[in-house]
Amino acid sequence: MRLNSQDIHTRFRRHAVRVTRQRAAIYQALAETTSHPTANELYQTVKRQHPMISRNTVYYTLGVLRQAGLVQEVNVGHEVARFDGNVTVHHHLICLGCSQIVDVMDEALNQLAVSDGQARGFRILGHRVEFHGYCAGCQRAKLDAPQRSRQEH
Amino acid sequence: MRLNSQDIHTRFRRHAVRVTRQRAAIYQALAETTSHPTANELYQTVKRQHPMISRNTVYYTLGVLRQAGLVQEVNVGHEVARFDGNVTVHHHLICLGCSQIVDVMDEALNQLAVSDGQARGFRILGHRVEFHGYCAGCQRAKLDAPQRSRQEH
DNA sequence: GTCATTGCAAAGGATTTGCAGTTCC
DNA sequence: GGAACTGCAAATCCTTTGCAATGAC
Repeated sequence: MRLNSQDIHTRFRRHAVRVTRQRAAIYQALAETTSHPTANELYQTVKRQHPMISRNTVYYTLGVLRQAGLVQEVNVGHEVARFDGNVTVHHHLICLGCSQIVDVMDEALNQLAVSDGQARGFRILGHRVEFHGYCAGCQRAKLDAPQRSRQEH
Repeated sequence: MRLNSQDIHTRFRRHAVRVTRQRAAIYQALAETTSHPTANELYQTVKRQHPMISRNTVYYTLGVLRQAGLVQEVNVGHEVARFDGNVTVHHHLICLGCSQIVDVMDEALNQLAVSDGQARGFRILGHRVEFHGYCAGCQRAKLDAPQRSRQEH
């Protein structure tokens, strides 16, 4: 989603986040994609507009935005952290072939609960569902080269 | 679950894993606990029996056991890798206070599926559900010291 | 005997920390 | 003006890699 700087300013203020050019650029980059980029990918993107920006600022900013609730962190296995500008409740499809992450918006999944018998006294605040499989492209690739072994974790 | 060395031997052979004392000790340590230890915790535990063992061996072995399907890796956010000797299909409760991980065995959760409309051509092989909340102990601790701010990720 | 496994040391990679200078409010 | 943010460099932590010696089958 394309945001103008006014939108960003308003959002940041509403979440009590100080506005700086670097932050706006990082948030903008995240809002414009659905690809769940890593901190480093965001750094590379933002560097085109702000050649002087440091990785540290990207990490620091992502931390600030996350705590403010403007950004979500998505973790797949132990790969590097990936970020999501979509902060509505949703879940993910993860491709075991190419590691792409696709958003799943499904009200039924949002309603999941643990049975009392299994809850062990926990007070549950939220949950997260990941589906693992192969995307259309990787299924085709597998048919073309079915002999290659694959490591799934 | 307590396993004798005969059990371990049999299991390893069935999964085509070479038997060594170190491997047996690592697997034993994992089978005996439900606490989802990290590689380093396993290293510390096993070192009591095998003072000469190296961290590398623990990592390498966990990789071998994982690929053989004898061990599962559980990832919570970006914390370090944690391992689970329970390889049946199940899900997890995660405490945001003390980071403990508790197994959830629930047939309904095992049956989840993505609606066709959301599947985007993926062929789904499995899924994983994490519930996030506070365990009984951490709920009490929060009542005792409610002023302390908490960072949740 | 052969090849996988082990242990040691060093490298790698993502993220965090310390700190001085700068910027936002 | 003061606190928060930025950029740079160095540190930290988990995990992987290279390699020679050892051990399983």
